[in-house]
Amino acid sequence: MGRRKVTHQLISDKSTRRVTFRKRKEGILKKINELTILCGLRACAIIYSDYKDGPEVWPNRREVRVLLNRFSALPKEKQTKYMMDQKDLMTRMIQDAKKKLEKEKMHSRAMELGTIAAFNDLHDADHSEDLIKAADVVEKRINVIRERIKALESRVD
Amino acid sequence: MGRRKVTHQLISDKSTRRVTFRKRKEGILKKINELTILCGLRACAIIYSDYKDGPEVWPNRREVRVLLNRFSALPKEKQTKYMMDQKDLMTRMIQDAKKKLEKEKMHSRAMELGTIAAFNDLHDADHSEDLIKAADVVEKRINVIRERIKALESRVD
DNA sequence: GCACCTATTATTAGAAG
DNA sequence: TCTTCTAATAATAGGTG
Repeated sequence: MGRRKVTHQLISDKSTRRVTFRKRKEGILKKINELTILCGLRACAIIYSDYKDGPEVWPNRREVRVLLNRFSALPKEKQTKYMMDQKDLMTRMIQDAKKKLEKEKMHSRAMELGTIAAFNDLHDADHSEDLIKAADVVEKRINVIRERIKALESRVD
Repeated sequence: MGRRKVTHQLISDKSTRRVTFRKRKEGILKKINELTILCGLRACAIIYSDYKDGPEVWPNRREVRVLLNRFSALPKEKQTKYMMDQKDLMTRMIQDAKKKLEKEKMHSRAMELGTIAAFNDLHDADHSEDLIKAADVVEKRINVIRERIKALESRVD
């Protein structure tokens, strides 16, 4: 949401990465803060980075301790019951990407172009890493397809 | 960032609040996920709400446990050293609001209108609750001022 | 209550000082 | 490296089915 779209992988340039960290960390904390106010609930966040020699916690140590103690005190089943796993999130993001693709009526045309092979076999990718890679592939595919369709549409025949 | 600006206070309508919770929670988790990927670091989040009978954690129980254990194992000074306190965040947000106001050249005119009295004495508000209220006041003031200026400018004399 | 839509606001990537 | 600016993308409030 800046000057250009950002690909979801480690930012290679060190100083760019540091700047992005500071900006986005602030954005996230602001959003968590808003969530707690708008919805009247409790939340905390812990962020480890190489930029500090200790974790950054939000909103403050007391709140973090209270919520962590409550978490530790819960029976195991409840701790695992409402887990928003990274895998779930990635799966959902991939589904969203697929849906978007379909909505824009690119799916059938893209199929004709033979660019969608990578969509198959996603069910078998069970590890987060694979899903991240898959999501990246999906994003790249979408861009490729967008360009091809644009090219096709510019030909007036 | 939706159809209208949202005021930063508890959403009174229960079902609206629930919907907002779902939407924003998802947005925050997505952003935390991106931060970890873009910047190559570790993070976790714990959210308590009335909508579930246990906390929702991200990205998964194992990661939460690892980070919490690391946190607990740290000496106390390191735990408190890099705290992004809610007070800090609110203070910053208030400063931003002030700056924005100044940038739009509303400050001097607003002063003339006598609407900025609430800006004083913020230094003395030391508790988070007070700061939240103060921020809210700032926002409201800005809106009031906007409207008054608009009204002034529409008068062609 | 959820899934989808889109007008609108909010966040932020990159540039500049 | 931090702040400020702003073009551009991303999140989301309210609406509909």
